[in-house]
Amino acid sequence: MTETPSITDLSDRARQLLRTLVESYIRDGQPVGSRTLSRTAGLDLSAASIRNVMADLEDMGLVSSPHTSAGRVPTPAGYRLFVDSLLEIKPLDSREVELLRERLSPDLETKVLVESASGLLSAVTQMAGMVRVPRPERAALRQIEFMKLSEQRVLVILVMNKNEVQNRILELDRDYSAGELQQMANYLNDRVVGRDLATVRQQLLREMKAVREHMNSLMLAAIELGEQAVAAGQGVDDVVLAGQFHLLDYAELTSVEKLRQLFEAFNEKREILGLLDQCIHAQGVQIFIGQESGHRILDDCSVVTAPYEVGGHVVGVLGVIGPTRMPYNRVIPVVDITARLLGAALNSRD
Amino acid sequence: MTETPSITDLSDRARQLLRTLVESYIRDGQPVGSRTLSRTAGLDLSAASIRNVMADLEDMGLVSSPHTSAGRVPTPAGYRLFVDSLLEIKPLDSREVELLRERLSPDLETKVLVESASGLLSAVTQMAGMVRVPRPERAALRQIEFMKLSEQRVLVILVMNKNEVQNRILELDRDYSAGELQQMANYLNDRVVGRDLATVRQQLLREMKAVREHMNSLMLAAIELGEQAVAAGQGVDDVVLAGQFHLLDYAELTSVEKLRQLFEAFNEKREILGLLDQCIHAQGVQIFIGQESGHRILDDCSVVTAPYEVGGHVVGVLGVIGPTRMPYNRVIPVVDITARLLGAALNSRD
DNA sequence: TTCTGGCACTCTCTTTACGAGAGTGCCAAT
DNA sequence: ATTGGCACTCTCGTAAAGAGAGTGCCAGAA
Repeated sequence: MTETPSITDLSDRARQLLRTLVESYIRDGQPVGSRTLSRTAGLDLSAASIRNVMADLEDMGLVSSPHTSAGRVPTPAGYRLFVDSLLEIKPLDSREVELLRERLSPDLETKVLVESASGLLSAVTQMAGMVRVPRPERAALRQIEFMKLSEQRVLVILVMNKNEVQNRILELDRDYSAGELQQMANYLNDRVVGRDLATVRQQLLREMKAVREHMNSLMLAAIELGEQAVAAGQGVDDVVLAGQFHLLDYAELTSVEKLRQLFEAFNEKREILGLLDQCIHAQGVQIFIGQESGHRILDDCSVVTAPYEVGGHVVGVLGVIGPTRMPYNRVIPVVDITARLLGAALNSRD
Repeated sequence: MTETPSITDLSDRARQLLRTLVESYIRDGQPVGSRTLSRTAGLDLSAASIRNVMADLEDMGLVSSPHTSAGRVPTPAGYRLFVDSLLEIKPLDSREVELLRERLSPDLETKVLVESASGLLSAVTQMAGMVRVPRPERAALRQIEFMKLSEQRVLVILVMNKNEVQNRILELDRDYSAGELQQMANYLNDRVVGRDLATVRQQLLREMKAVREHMNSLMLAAIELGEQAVAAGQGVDDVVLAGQFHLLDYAELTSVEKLRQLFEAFNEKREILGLLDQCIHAQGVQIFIGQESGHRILDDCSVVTAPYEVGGHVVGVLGVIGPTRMPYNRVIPVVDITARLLGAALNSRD
């Protein structure tokens, strides 16, 4: 009963059988017996020989029987080994890639783009899709404007790129005239445009401290205002989900209580957000099988995620949630490509 | 077997029994037998007498037996009669009302307000809440500004009321300078501010036709631009749902296929939108029992809705979806109050 | 006339039993 | 090392039987 068996612990035969078993179970959802394996594994072995190997695999904790006389089912460790070492990823049909690319056009607004991505993940995989919305800090600021709403209330308009506008309302401590606001905007536009929000904020904070005495009061106010503008509204901590209902289709998730908790988690989004955030620093596709995600609610689920990048920086994560018994060889490339396409779409606009 | 029995067709005794039966069934979800009714209805009748009455009610199509030897269950017609004539609505605890009022503060943005309302409906009733977002046409326009994004691309900023800002991006046929845009905004602000979007649009269309020759070209352009600005983005055809997962708790919705369809409908939102739109012209709380909504998906559900008003005009609808066997006496006042409070919150801001 | 107790009947639900089917583990033979 | 054979175990579907709940109807009481 090795704790974490490695692929090198397995004979070729055992590998082949494990692979066939997992594939078969993923396809049919039925425990796989020695007889079936003897027919389908392409090894020309009798059922009896296969039973010997299966006993070994069971000792290693890679498969288990639901009961004495059912076939074998992969354990989480079995899935893990399968995914890490045995899985043959089937590249996506180029028609499918094209379809995804079409639906993730750079012309779309960020919000629409993110919703598209989530919907596509769900539709293509028939499971639940999720997209962590991109961190706006990375988007380059193109223009900043102030608009007076009433005494001491100012609307800030941040134009981030071709299709992206953010509004924030600030309550000020004193009244500024429209002209003053215009001057302040001009001043800020001169020095912050083209940088991302995080950088802008740092720069403004620096300037505020460093050269406080050299400036006239309006310029100082401008910097303070600008700082407030980019500081506020960081709360875009959100995740866009789609197609949760697909999970109703999977028999292993039939326990009403489990399902309820799962849907409740989708609704709260907090748990999902935590899950995605913990993937944001990983590179490439990441896979959590069963409990690996550390979230009890997802015990019978697997999660496949991939971060997406804009300008070489990771700005978000996307992925799917489905039953542990999911077609990894298809889901993985879908998640991978979707992350690339979403990144590309967000990137290729001014 | 009268087709649509009226309350006048029933003896006092029958009414009392029907009421008790429906209440009992709503509470326990179990078919109600004559013995139980004899004990609980407070009529001091033997089970046998009650059986006679039940036979009559069954003939009238108000109750039915799942099988020969179960108790009786209300039919949709039975629920209808109950809701229309027998239901005693329990006014909400003033503490509860206060809680709702707190969470629906006029200070909140429209979006937050609507999400709160939906969440509250769901949380308080333990069913699915829904809110048709308010028609923006009714909100008074306070200010309109144009901002040049690039050649021939202009950002329109519509300030609707204290906490409400809308952005729209327009693609123009020719280039305008920032100065021109400012002039146009000034011109429009002078003549449209304080009216709602629908009125503004009509007014602009009228002016455009009527006085085309009397204006200089910039003013004409301003009107055209304004018209485009208020015309675009009508697509706020949306509904905010919450707490769908609560429906997993109801045994009568256990059929996975039904449930799946229901969740799919929630996801698509189209069906729900249609349902809400058909209630928008009704006054006060409206109740659809089972198939009455005309949407097959909701066969085993009831829907309770109420429109909400701003400035004396209905601007949206909200409600809940739950099993037909729902506690109407509680749900109805909750929906009613929530509609009033949401309307009040939207109304009482400048 | 209205109500009630009694009784036969019906239907569901649970338990039990049992055989078919599928799969295992082990062993002896190849 | 591999295989066929065999006894064993477990699930699943079906059938049978009994308990429980409730009905419908009738004859007698109020």
